[in-house]
Amino acid sequence: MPELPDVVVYKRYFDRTALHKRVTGTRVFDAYVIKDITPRTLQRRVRNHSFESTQRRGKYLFVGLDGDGGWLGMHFGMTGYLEYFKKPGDTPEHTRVRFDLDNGYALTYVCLRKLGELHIINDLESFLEEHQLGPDAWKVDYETFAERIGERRGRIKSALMNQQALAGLGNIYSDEILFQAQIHPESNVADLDEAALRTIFDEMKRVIDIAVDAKANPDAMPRVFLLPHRSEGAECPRCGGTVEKIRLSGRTTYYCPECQSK
DNA sequence: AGTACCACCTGACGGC
DNA sequence: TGCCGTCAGGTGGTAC
Repeated sequence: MPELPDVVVYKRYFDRTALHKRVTGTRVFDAYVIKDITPRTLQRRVRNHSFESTQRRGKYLFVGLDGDGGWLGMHFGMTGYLEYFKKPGDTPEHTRVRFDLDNGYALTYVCLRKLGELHIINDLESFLEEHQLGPDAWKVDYETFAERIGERRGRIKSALMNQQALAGLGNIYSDEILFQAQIHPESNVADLDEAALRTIFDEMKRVIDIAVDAKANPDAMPRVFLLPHRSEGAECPRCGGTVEKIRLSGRTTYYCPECQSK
């Protein structure tokens, strides 16, 4: 699930649970998700540090460690999330890393498919540079958006999903934004006029606002959203027509051929 | 530069 | 019941 709105929800969850707690120890259940470091290094870098601050960029959550501790970077892949619970208690299934905290609670990084990653980051700026992460889709202003997206070649959905161009949008929210903007996902960016680009920008902001308010839960979203109707042959919530499924740059794409023109 | 395709990983689901 | 192919909202590398 983790696209931008989900990570906003995770950040808020983190902020009201583990933030300002001190880590007394870490336990790595599966080192696959920590990639560049060993469990030992993770322990050394995090233990006795407090989680001092958080910030988000696109689908990444960064947790500042106190002192000169640097950052703990979290990416959630397709199936990652956080869970905070009082110990002793059952560590959730598919927990990959657990942070034990000085208040008797623990924060776990859970990730079924292990496509997410945890990083220890010394310099956040260099990390962002390395990954060439674009500006955050929720915070970006129109001028920057028009520059980053409007001047690309290729198709609009691919552009929106490109994390270097703009950080935070994934498969389903790109579909949702284009559905709300009534623009065909295969449209060439070059063929979109200023008004269309502006509409996409406005809908992007509106969709993210609404998704965040709904805590990224599809069942809590407005009935006119495409999100709960992501299946072939489903009824379009706007015109009652039929939702179609196509493949676009390797991802399953849903749209309404009636509502969304090229 | 953009795109298609593959890989990574695990589990759920439908068809036989 | 069991096996198998397919699919899933992530990214990154390859070859064209």
